[in-house]
Amino acid sequence: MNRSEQRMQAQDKFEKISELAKRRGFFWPSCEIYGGVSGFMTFGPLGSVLKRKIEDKFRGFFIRPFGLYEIESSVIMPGKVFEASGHVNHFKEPMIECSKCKRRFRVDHVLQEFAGMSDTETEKLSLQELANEINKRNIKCPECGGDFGESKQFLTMFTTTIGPYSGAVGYGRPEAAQGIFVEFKRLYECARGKLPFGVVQIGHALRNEISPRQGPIRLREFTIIDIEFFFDPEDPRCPLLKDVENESLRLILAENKLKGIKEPVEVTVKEALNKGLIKAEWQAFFMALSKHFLMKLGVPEDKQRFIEKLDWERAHYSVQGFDQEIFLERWGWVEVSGHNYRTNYDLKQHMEFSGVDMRAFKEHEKLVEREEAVVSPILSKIGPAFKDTASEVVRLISNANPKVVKTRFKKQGFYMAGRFKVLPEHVEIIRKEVEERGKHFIPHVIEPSFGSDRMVYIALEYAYKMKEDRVVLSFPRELAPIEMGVFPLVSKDGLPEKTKQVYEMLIDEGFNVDYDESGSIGRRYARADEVGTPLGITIDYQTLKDDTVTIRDRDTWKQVRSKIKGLPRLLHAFFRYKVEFRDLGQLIKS
RNA sequence: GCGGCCGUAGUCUAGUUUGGUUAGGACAUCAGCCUGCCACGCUGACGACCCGGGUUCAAAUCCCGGCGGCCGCACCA
Repeated sequence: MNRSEQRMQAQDKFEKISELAKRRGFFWPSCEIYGGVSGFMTFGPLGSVLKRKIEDKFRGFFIRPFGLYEIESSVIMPGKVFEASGHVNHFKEPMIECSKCKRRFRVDHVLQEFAGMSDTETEKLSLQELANEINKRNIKCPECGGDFGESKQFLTMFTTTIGPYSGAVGYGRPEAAQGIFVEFKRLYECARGKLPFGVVQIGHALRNEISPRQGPIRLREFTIIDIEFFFDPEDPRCPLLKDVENESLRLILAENKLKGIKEPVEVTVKEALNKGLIKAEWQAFFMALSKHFLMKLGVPEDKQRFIEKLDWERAHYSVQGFDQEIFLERWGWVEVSGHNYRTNYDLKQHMEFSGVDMRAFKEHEKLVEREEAVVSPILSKIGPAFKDTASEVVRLISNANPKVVKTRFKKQGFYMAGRFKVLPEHVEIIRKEVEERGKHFIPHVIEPSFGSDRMVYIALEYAYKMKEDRVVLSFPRELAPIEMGVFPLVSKDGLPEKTKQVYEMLIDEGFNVDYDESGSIGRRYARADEVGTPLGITIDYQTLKDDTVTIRDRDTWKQVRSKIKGLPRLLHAFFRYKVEFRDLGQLIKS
């Protein structure tokens, strides 16, 4: 497309928003003075406030009402963490390049497609083995028929070394989740040993994407919001479900996706669970909450859907996954959150790799008493028989299964404890009363995970309106970076001085206020509309007489007149949705 | 990563084909005047050829490389 053709095409919403975002300071590509670097964004003065307000709204929506814990762990973590989590193995792509046309392919995908190998088969093979398979089967480039060159591993985690001299590998976390799992032991203590509980992290994550595009939608460094919700798999019920059970969800199920059905089915949360469409109650609960949250950001229900991940699309840790998708004008359906049932995968892995027991404990309702057979070593016999290895023998015997020991004695007259031959005279098998107060288990995890930067873009796109040829960002009022503008009607006759008094008072009340006396009053309103400032407070000649001001509504451009004295109380109520615009004063007839 | 197109003030753009004066305009911003409620007007100011190399007397313009953007392919666990 050449330039004039590009010009012919009307700007789409993404371009309009990008332009506005740059011009008014919401966000822009980072490091522009050095030519920019793809996949990194800087949030400007307005954008960082908007983002923080969205995240604070998230806190008020997901964290506070349910007593979830918010923590902040490090972005860089030792290699071990991601070996255990499976990311080192899964977060990379084996690539192979055609030596003729230079196109690149995923080696495993090529083998799956042209050698009929399955996902699980290719997963087991090393890079070298994958390359060997390509050679052995004489697979050529599917595009041009050329020969494949060498294959290379592309790790999509950012790698570094920790400390100046050590070779210790560290990775930038590709998700905040692992920072929660590795701290589970302490968090479980914070929860005073009770399940269920959830932990949230809002922080940066790094993914070295091959080719990020789409502005703030796909970044190499981004803000992720991960909730890890821990529960007892034997008690998977969600007591809060009744609050959301009649919410409807638009689901695109995996089975329908396979059949090529693109229309979502609309079911209530209750139906989805009863029909087994969603496996875990907590997952359904968080999905309903997420839908609601996005509505609060300005996205109507019919612009949202949940799409179930197919087996091979799911991450290595997930047994069921839904992506919450939002319709965006430029790209169609875009993922804003992922909802995965991670089971006990992560805790189990970290237990295995660290050797630390991270199981939860639950007491039985009643004390369980039962008799149990135990193998008890007779020390006076073992000592003389095994001398200096006796203590090792004792350890081995104590851990032995009494049933096995018994049958071995019966069948062969001895029992091999490791390399030691234990005779019946060395031990006695006794019955012992044991009291079982409870049991240990690894909790299961439901993970809702949100892209914070995407939510900023989504909020902008859904707020973007045109009114009489000018741009109005109709943010939900509590998201607006600037809450109100205060303007002197004209910049003379003492009006600016009076306006500054009102400004100081509102700042002191904790509002985000913008003072503007440049240009005409109409221009100031327009400037304010363009960044979504919900209210415009204008000081005019009448103010000097009776201490009243006009308040203008961003969306309707209607005005009311109100006493300065009562403003703080009214405005606080307004931003907490306790009163509406018309309640702020006497309507001015225009 | 590959291929195609592209890169000029804060933003949008003219100029690039055919190298040549002080790189032009609009909007925005700032200052002053004006201004009694929706981007008013007047005057002025600030402000740009993505980076590096090459060709040439001379490069925004031509060539090479890099970086960045858009589209398509691939990728987005």
